[in-house]
This record gives sequence, structure tokens and C-alpha cells, in this order.
Amino acid sequence: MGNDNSRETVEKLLMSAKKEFSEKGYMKASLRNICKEAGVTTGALYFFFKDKDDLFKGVVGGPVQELRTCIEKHMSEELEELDRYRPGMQVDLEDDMAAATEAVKILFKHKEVFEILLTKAQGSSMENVIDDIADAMNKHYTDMFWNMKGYKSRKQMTKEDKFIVHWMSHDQVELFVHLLTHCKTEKEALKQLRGMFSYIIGGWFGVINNT
Amino acid sequence: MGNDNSRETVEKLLMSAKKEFSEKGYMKASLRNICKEAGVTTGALYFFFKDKDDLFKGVVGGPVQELRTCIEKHMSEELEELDRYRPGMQVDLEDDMAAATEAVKILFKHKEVFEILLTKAQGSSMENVIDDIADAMNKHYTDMFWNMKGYKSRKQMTKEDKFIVHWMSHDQVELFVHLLTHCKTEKEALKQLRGMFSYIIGGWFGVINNT
Amino acid sequence: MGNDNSRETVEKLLMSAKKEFSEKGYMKASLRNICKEAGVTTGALYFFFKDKDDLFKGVVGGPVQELRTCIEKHMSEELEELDRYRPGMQVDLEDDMAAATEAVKILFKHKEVFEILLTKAQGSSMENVIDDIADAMNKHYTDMFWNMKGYKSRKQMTKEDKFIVHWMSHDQVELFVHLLTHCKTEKEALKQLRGMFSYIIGGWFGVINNT
Amino acid sequence: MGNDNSRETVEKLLMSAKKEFSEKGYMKASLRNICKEAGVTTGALYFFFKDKDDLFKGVVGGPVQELRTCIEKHMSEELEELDRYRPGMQVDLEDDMAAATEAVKILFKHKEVFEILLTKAQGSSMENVIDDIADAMNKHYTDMFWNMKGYKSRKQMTKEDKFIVHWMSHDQVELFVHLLTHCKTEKEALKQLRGMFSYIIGGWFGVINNT
DNA sequence: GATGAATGAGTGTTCATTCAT
DNA sequence: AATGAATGAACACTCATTCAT
Repeated sequence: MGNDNSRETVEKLLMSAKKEFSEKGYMKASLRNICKEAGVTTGALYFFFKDKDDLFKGVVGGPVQELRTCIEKHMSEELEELDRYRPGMQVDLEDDMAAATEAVKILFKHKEVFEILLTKAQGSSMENVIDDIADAMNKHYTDMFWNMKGYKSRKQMTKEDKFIVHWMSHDQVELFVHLLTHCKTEKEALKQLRGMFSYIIGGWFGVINNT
Repeated sequence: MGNDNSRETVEKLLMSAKKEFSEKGYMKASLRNICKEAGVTTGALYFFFKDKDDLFKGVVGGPVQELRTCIEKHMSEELEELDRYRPGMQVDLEDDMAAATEAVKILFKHKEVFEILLTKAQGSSMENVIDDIADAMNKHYTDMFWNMKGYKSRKQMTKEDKFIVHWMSHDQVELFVHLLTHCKTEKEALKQLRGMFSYIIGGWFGVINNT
Repeated sequence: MGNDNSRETVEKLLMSAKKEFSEKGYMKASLRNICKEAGVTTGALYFFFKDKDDLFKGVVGGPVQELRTCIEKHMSEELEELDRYRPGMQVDLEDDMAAATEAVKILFKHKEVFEILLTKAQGSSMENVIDDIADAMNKHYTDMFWNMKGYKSRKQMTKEDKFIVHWMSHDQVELFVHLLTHCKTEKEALKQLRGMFSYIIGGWFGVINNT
Repeated sequence: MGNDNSRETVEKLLMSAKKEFSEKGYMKASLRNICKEAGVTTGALYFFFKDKDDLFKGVVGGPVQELRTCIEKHMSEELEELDRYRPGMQVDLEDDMAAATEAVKILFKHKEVFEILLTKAQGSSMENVIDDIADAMNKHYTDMFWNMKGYKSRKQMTKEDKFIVHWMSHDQVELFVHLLTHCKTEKEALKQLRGMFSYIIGGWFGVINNT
């Protein structure tokens, strides 16, 4: 079990699946096609993967995990920094930029996979991963928000505060999606990153000052 | 021609289709189910609609047109206003808010339809309507941008300028999507609207000043 | 009943049907298409024609009758002539040619219809008309045969005689089919007719002399 | 690969398909019926055959190939013989008869299949095989014709010559069709063959001498 | 005379999945 | 570890035909 032959089969299957999912999306992808392209029978596929959804997870699972880890690391670092923040202080963007740069690098390292995940996952069990990530970021940005607002704790936040933070978290994710789908290379994406940060930061201060 | 009976049949079909598309998305929706639910045979459906896609258009076409008209009206008005703008001037948000309010009202008037369009249209010929709308807005915001930047014309814009404007146009749309999918009622959405505008406007000035 | 309006409707229907049958053949022809092309509803079609097959007869019936009449006339004339025939006599081809010429003229007068009948009637009740005509000719040629052979009556014919006469009758028909489907105009067909008669006549004498 | 079970399934499918095509023709044949009759599901059919047309080819392909091979062999042999021919010579029919006999044997070995091919193939990709065969024979008989006519080459042939040769080639095929559809057994067909050859040969000489 | 609506059985085809070997 | 065969339900769509109005 797990010898070189089987590893090779799995590899061929994943390659072929990535191609098919990328071209047709999860729903229209045909397992038959994937197997034919991989030079393998359907039976073989079902030996390694429970079902279509499991195969999909096989394709996108790794990169997604990598990204999640990166984000979690970033979020805990930023929280520490937050403790040193006092209202009126100029926020140091450099750390954020470093984190975002790292994220962009991961995104482009697995460009095809993330494109599948972002625009072709409908019907699979992972069609909501991005929302999940946004939700995770929401918790983080919530803390950031009341801190910057000068609130004593999360409990002081109004319903409107919560809503706008949720949107901003979501939009943060959307920014990365946009970079991935509108830049051809990592280099190009990194070049645009700073400009987009101006927008996000501007938005944050717009919110902080006006509500 | 188009007597009460047939109108009723079409109506039942559209109701049933709306429900099915809403629950399963365009691709997984079954015409058989739709007909059964409407108490009608498949043949009847095909008397009124060319095919699955035509039925989908029947469901979403009207509201989409309504929204398009609203947006076009708004964009031409805003352009007129732009002629009076001078760098450094405080932008009057009231007109924008009025337009956005109108859009939100349309969105919530056909909430179910727009939700289908936004998240369940994959596979249909209308899967890109939102992107199309964003593109239309892009042209508009491009003009707004170089004007606010103090450029003489669109030609002075750099590649980075164009990219960021594209993103902001896209994000404008995303804002409405967010309102639609995260607010239960029109009333709630309108209440959040002002806060979100702070974000967008803040973002715009962040970009204008920093690039 | 039978006013100008209804006549016009029938005419439009027949035109449209001819076109559709010609393009797709009886089986693949769609009554829906025929009606749409004619600018008429299905109900109207069913007022004038019993069913699909009846419509087909409406299209091809007239020309077929015309051809049948022509053939019958020819066959009775030829029989009279036959009474004057004695073994060894040179057969006068002129009468045959005249008859054949007349037949070719009818065929090309309704070229499209006969092409339908010959190559696109499969599935309709008239798919065997040509065989029927061949059978009718068979009776005629049978008489001609035993006469030329010097037999006293039809009863002297062997099984082989009957078979070959059947074939020759059938082939006579096939000749006309070939002219119709391989010549563009009546003029061209008539030009080829004489050469083809050499073949048929040669065949007849080959049979008469060798069996 | 291709074990006894699967071979058996294919065999049942082909039997059942042959029966259905024979009874209803290609177009009206129902794959569902074929599968039901074969005691197999539609999925099984589609495992072995690409589509309806492929199944049809599966039924008729073998016999057609056999016939084609036979004809090609015959035509090259006859061409060699032609080199020894001088105008006025008596043509030796024995070789032709031998070839025709072989063809008839093939035809009756697969009687049902050839009947399908000749009268029930409309709509399939093989609806023109017989015409194709006739065309192949046309090339062959063209060479034979100008040789017998005493022409130096094919280029001396007139438009009328070409037309009549085309017809004779076509008629040669028609002869076999007639034998197949009007004789019950191979034995009976072979008995009639000689008589029919008298006709064809007579026809050829009629043409050669009179044009 | 003719319409517009509706029927309902039928089509070929595709699918993810299973399982004996 | 992998094959090849088979399942069976589902799919969108088309058809000739009917009939109340």
C-alpha cells in the first residue's frame, strides 16, 4: 500500500481532475473524462477517493490549508500589535503589507487551484470556503475595530458596527480574489497590491471617523 | 391570444421555476420538477419557453432590466454633476445616496430573483450579468476618476490607475450584493447603506490622495 | 367553405410542407416547422389534413396521379402495337421514346415532388409507390415478353422468365429515377434518354435471345 | 478485457439491434427497446457503443467490409483481363459470373443485414454506402468502357458516355439489390443470376454499338 | 375556418456510482 | 491496486395530435 505505482496513479488523477474542474467547473466536470484523461478506470478513482466531492477536496485541499495557516498566523501577529495601538496613532502598514504579500504568493503559487475554488466550486462541499475564511477574518477585524474606535470591549459595538466590520472583512477577501482573477502573474499582483491597500485603509478610516 | 388561462399557466410556471432555481441553482434545477410543481406537462413549458435558458430569462429578465435602467439613469446624472466638480471640493453624497437607495429598493423588491442571479445563475446565459453591470460602471467611474485626479483626460491614466478604478467599480457592485445577501429587509439594508458609503468614499479618497 | 382564404391557407401549407419534406424527408419533417413556415397554427393544418401522412399525400398525390395516368395510357397503346409484332421483327422504338419523353416531362414538371417521393418518403404510406408502378408495368411487360419470345400465352413462361421480366420492369422504373436524380433539367434528361434506351433495348434482346 | 460475459452482452445487444433495425428502420428504432429485448440497461449499451449510429455500424459494419473487399478484388482482376481485350472479341463471362457468384454468397450469408443496409439505413451515417460502392464501380467500368469502345484514353469520352457508364455501374449494383430483395435463398438467387447477366451484357453491347 | 394551449409518451444520451474479479 | 462491466435514474427536449373556444 502506498507504493510508487499507486502514488503515481493518484497524481495522474489529481492532475486530470484539476484540468477538468478548471475547464468545466465542479458540476459539469465528468468523472469519466477525468479517468480517461488520466489513463485510469473509474474503479481506480473510487479506490482512492470516496466520491466526486472527495476528489475535489483532493485537488483543492492542500492549497486551501496552506492559505488558512498563513492567515491564522497573520491574524495573531496583528492582534499583538493591536495592543500597542492608541487612538489617533498612524497605523503602520508595513506588517499588513508583508502578510498580504505572503498571501498573494500562496494564491499565485496555486493559481489554477484557487481560481477553481473561487469561481468553479459551485455544487461541491467547498463552495463556501471563501466565506468561511471571511468569517474567520471577521472575528479578527472585530477586535481591531473596537480597539481603534476606543471602545472598551466588543460589547460596546452596535449592530451597525458589526455589520460594517463584517463587510470590511468580506471585502478584504474580495480584494485578494480580484487580484487573483485579474492579474496574470504574482509580480503584477504585488505591484497592484499597494494601490488597493490605499483603498482599504481609506475605507477603514472613513468608517472609523464617520460612524 | 394570451387569455387568462394561459397567463395563469405561465405564471405558475414562473413561480415554480423561481422556486426551483432558488433552491438548486440553474444547473441542478430540473424542468420536470418545475412542471410537476406547476401542475403542468413538459410540453406546456416548451410551448411558452424555448428552452431551459429561456425560462431562466423569463424569471430574472424583468428585474434585471429594471435595475439596468436605474443604473443608467444614475450614471448619466452623476456625469453632469461631475462637470461642476473642482479638485479639493467636498463631494456631495446626497445624490449618490439617493441613487443607491433606489437601487437597493429594486434589489429588495425582487430579492429572490436577484439572489438567484447573484449566486445561482452558473451555467445559464446570464451568469455574467453582474460582471457586465460592473463593466458598465467601470466606464463611468473611469471618467469620474481622472476628473477628480485633475488629469486632463483619460489618456493620462496609468495602468495602475486603470486597475484600481476597475476594482473600485467592481467593489461598488459587491457592496450591493452584500447588502442583498446579508440584510433580511429593504429597511435594514437602507439603514446600513450610509455606513457602507463611508467606507467606499473613504476608499476613493484614499486612492485619490495616495497614488 | 372552400373560399379563397381557405384555399390560400391550404396552398401555403402545401408549399411549406413540400419544402420541409424535401429538406428533411418524411420522418424527420416537423409539422410544427411546416405550420410556422406557413404562418399558420397546427390546428389549421389538422382542419385540412387528417394527419401527417395525409399532408404528405396532399403534396405528392397530384403529380403521382398524373404520372400513373400517363403510364397507363402508354401501356395500352403499346399492347395494341404488340399485336402486330412477329418474332424477328425490328421493334420500332419511336413510340416507346415518345412515351418515355412524356414521362420524363411529367417527372421534371414536378421535379421536387418526385425527388421527395423517390428518396424521402420512407415512413409514409407512399414509400412503395414506385414499387407499385413497377408492378403495374410488370404485368404489361410480361405480355410483351411471351409475345416476343413466340410463346402462345403467359402460361408458357418459366419461373425464370417471370423473374427476369420482373427485374426488367423494375429496371425500367429505375432508369427514370436515375434520370430524375442525375439530371438538372428536363432538357438534359431528354438528351440522355436515347442512350439509356440503347441499354434497355440491348438488355431485352440479350434476355430474349439467351434464355 | 473482453471476457465471456461482456462478449455475450455485446452479442445480445447486436442481435436485438439487428432485429429492431430490421423491423423499424434506423430512425424509428428505439434504443430502449433494443436494450430491453437484450435484457440490459441503456448504460450497458453506451458502455460498448458510442451512440446509436455506432451501434448501427456494429451491426452492419462487418458484412459491408466483407463485401467491399470482395468487390475490390474482383475489380482489379477484371482490369488485368481487360488488357488482353481487343475490340470485337467475345467477352468471357465466366470470370464475371464467378465474381458475381461470390458477391451473391456474401449478400445471402448476411441477408438480414444487407436488407437493413439497403432499405432501412436512412438517417444513419451509412445511408449512402451503396451509392459509394456504385461510385467505386463507376471508376472501374469507366476504364472498361473506353477500352471496349476503342478509345485511346478516358479523355476521349463524351459527357453522354460518362453518363451512361455511371448509369450502368449503378444498375449493376441495383441488380444485386434486386436479387437480395426478391430471392429467398442464395440458391434461388444464383439460379437467376445467369439470366440477369444476359440482360446486363446485352445492355453493355447495346450501348457500345449504338452510341 | 382557425387559434392557442396543452397533452403525454417518447427520444437519445449522460451521469456518479458499484462490484465481482 | 485496479479493471471492466453494468446499473438505473435522471436529463433536456421533441413529437404528432387534440380540443375548447
